[in-house]
This record gives sequence, C-alpha cells and structure tokens, in this order.
Amino acid sequence: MKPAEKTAEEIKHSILDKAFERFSHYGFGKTTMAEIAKDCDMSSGNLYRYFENKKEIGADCARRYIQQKLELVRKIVRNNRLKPEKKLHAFTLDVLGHMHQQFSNLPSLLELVDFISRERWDIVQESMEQEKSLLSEILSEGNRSGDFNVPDVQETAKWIQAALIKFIAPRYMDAFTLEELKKEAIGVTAIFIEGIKK
Amino acid sequence: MKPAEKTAEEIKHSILDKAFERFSHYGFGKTTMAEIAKDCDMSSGNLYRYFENKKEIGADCARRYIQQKLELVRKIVRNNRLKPEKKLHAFTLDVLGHMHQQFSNLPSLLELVDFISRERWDIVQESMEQEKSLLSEILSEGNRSGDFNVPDVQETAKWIQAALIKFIAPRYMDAFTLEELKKEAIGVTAIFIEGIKK
DNA sequence: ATAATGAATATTAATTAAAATATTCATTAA
DNA sequence: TTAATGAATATTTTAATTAATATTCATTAT
Repeated sequence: MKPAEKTAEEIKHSILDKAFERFSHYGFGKTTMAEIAKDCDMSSGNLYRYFENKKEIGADCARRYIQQKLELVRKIVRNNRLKPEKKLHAFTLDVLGHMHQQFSNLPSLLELVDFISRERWDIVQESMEQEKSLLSEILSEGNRSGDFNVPDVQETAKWIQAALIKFIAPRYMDAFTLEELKKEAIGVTAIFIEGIKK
Repeated sequence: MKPAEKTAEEIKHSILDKAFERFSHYGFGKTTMAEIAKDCDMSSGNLYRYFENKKEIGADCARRYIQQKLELVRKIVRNNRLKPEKKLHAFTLDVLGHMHQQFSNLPSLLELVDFISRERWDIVQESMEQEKSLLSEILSEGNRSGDFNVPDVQETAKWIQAALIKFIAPRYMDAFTLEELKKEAIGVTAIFIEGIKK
C-alpha cells in the first residue's frame, strides 16, 4: 500500500478532526458540509461515504471528545502513585480544569453540546456511565486499601457524580470563573472524602 | 375606606396572581398584557400604573415564587423539633419535592425560568444568597448543639449548595423522575452529613 | 469493482412582509 | 387630583418567501 493511501478509518478520523475544528470555532449550525469537505480536499457528496449525515459527524465528534476527557480520568485512576483520596481530588480538579479551559475559550462548542443534549441523550448517558465506572474504581480501591468505607460502591459513585455535576457539566463553565469553581470543587470533594473515610 | 377599594399594593398583588396563573399555564411569551388586564378587569394601559412593563411583571412573579420556596425552607430551619441533621435532609427533600412537583406539572413555567436566567441573573443570585444564609443557619446550629464540626460555616454552606444544585435547579426536574432524584438527594445529603459530623 | 464527483432535489435557515402585541399618552371618569 | 381608558405608535412575533445548505444519485475516474 502506498503511504498516500488511507484506510476508511483513517479518513473518518481526519474528517472528524476537520469537522471538530470548525464546530468548535464557528459552531455546529454555521459549519457547512461543503466547508468540511473542502478542508478534507474532497467533495461534499463524498462525506456521505464515511458518515450517515452531518448530525452523525457531530455525534462522533462529541463521542471522541468525551473519550479524550475520560482518557484523562483513566490516567488518574490508574496512577499507582496516588492514594484514593488524591485520586478523587484529581478527578474533580482535572475534569473541571479541562472543561473550563475548553468551554470558556470555545463558546461555540456549547452549540454542539446543546445539539447532543437535545437529540442524543444516549451519548450523554453512555459517557456518564463510563465516568461512574471510573469513580467506582477509585472507591473500590479505597475500600481495599482501607482508606474508605463505602458499603455500596455503585450507588455512592452515582451520588458523587450527582454532587459534582456543577464542576463536570459544560453548562456552568462560562457562568463562573475557574477560580470560584475550583474553590467550591475542592470544598465539596473534601467533605465527601471526609464522609466516606474509614 | 370601602371594602371594595384596594390599595395599590393589593392591586399589584392580584395582578401578579393572575399573571402567574397565565405564565405557568401558557408560558411567558404566549401570555399577553391584554389577557392579564382582562383577568384583572382593567385595561391593558392601566397595568402600566402598577408595573414598568411585562418583564417586570415576570420578574416580580419569579421573586414571589422564590420567596414561597424560601418560606418552606424557613419553616424547616426554625422548626425546633428537628435536629440539625434532620433539617439538612428535610431541606434537600422538601425543596426537591416542591420543585419537581411544580416543574413536572407546569412545563410552561420553565419559560419564565429561562427568561430570568437569561435576563435577570440578579434575581437568581439574590435567591441563592438567601438560600445559603438558611443553610448557614442550620450549620451554625449544628455547631452549637455539638452535632457538627464546621470551621467555616459560610464556605461550607456554599459547598453544600453547589453539591445540591441538581436537586435545586429547575433544569433537571423534567429530565429525571422524582424517585431517582430523591434517592440521589438522600445519598448525597447523607454523605455530606457524615463529612461534617463531629 | 471501489472511490469520488457534482448537478439535481429535499431540507433548513435567513430574509422580508404582515399581523399581533407591548407600550405610551391624550382624554375621560371618579 | 388620582385612576383608568383606549386609540395611536413602537416593538415583537409569526407567516410567507427566498436563499442557503444537506443529501441523493447518476455519472466519471481510478
């Protein structure tokens, strides 16, 4: 195979790159299929060989974006140098930092979020499921190490997630400063840890 | 003074009654000044002797609605038969119950909320300030009674408020069932109490 | 055969025109 | 003098029209 040739997967990937670039700078609505196609040096019709339609491109962008965020969290969860307590704090602050950075700089990204919240709640749910699993991992580890005493890990993970929603949901990122949110996030997490400590 | 005659305050009050009725059933946008006036047996022009404009009527409706909710909370805070712990639980569950009841039954009310969130953030802030004060009262009482150990009452109140946002904000009321939210609210509150217990 | 194009058609968004509503205020009533 | 009206005007919403974009698909290139 010549190096210039790409597999379908690679092409899909690069389409998502270009599309995301536009969505985050100019918004989902303002971005046209023709523009994405031009960025990819192909015709707009050809995009449909790789994606069902524009909304699916948006959905896949969101999925990929969410996976990146989860990757960040996985790194924390799997970092053996951190005690479970630290992991919880790092979880909150890293996600908050990441989200705030993105959404205060790229307000147009909120448009993609709105579309996903309105029409693709399944993607939101899936991502919250995965996030909850990672929180569960931290809690289980804490139980094992003797740092925590959490009888029902699954339920407790759900509660932590609910309590942290202000620091995780894109919605609040531009309404408050990062400093404000950070202080609150640290406070909430600290009390929560106090509440589940052995 | 004849009983049929009303003070300006009383008239304002009854205008807000009628307006709120319409706003909550048909939405802020679809309600016309002419309709409110008709409900009040007066001309639309006369409404302007009592309110600056339609938006101010909306703002005052919201303020009054918020005060009713806060009244509910005040009753809990001032109920001497409840221990501080119980007060926190009651706070969460009563507010959640009240909000869910209202917003799942009257979806049009969300339109008023949207208007307030967009154009009258000052009203939201004011109400959050008051709510925070009431939470502070509970925490202080807990400190006094020896049930809690909360070094910084003001800050901690802010954190609790942040952690409970999912159960307090109108936004989530129609996205989840009351049962789901209740379970989570109880879980979050329980851990929080555990975290601030002496 | 598979990949890609671009003109043809279907949808959606932006613009404009028309209708409805908010707001003002000169006038009337109490 | 204060309260209220309702017609006149300003603003906003809705509907109709136009323009732009998404999507399809017959055709061409690889």
